[in-house]
Amino acid sequence: MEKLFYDLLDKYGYQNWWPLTGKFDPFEEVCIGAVLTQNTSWKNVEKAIENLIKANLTSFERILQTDDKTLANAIRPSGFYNQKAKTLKRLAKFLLSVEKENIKREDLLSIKGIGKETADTILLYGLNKMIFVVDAYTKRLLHRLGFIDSPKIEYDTLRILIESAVPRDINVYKEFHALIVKHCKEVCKKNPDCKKCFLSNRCYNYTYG
DNA sequence: AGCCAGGCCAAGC
DNA sequence: GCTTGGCATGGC
Repeated sequence: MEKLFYDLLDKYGYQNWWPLTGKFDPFEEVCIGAVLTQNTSWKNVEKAIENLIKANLTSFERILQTDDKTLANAIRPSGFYNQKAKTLKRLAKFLLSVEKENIKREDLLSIKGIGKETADTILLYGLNKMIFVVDAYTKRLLHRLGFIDSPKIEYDTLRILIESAVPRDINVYKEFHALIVKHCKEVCKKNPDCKKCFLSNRCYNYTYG
């Protein structure tokens, strides 16, 4: 697992996540992006974020001042916009009510619309907590490479497995997740481009042609 | 023109 | 407990 991280790093270089526009407070932008990207391509999230900027909705405070319909309309390109608008408001309300150093994973998970991946994204990229972010890409890649038996592995089981298998370094956690996303978006897609994959010689999933 | 995307929740077995 | 359906747009 550690070797996989270094191989991906050699191949793609540092990703320097989380992607930010600079038009928001960095912590708030991580939180907003984390919600908007739920089961949604980052391209669509970028459109939604541009709309938020145009609509002057670039802070939790402004988001809370805005009615659900206006907010939902702005984030429309990210899909599931009615749910996400409500989730953003619930999240913004909570986060404005606590000090950052007191934010706990269980608090985030108690917010409707915030699940494990979104909570962990906020903790890792927003708050520099030592928590690895598992996503569908992670399960797919590690399954294909034979690190796990099934892509249906339980979220926290895989998270803990990875956390204990790579160096306990915040930047390793951040980069490893970002590199997995990079590799899976470009190569290890649902229909994988095994021909152009530098890992195919050690991949259980390798499909010829 | 389908299929897919950096999930999550509630309901059904 | 595990599976399924709903939520929705836009890119490739």
